[in-house]
Amino acid sequence: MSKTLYVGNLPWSTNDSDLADVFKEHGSVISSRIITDKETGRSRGFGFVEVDDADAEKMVSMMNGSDFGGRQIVVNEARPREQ
DNA sequence: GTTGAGCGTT
Repeated sequence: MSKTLYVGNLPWSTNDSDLADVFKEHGSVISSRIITDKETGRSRGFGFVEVDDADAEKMVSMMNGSDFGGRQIVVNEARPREQ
């Protein structure tokens, strides 16, 4: 199983690979995606990481507020896409 | 060549 994590307050230069690398150090990353602006293609400063269900809680508590690229990132369980 | 609260794409 997997859970999706919301990751905010990311540096503009962060890409999905950077995001995956950091989260891989604390659990099993299934996939990662940085949300980019449809028109400019630039990062919106946040993204999502799909991780193993068993590691999700740990990764949130460990990664939330941690330093990434000079910024303290925000990590929470993502909301359902239906909203 | 910019910005800084928020929750996405087949």
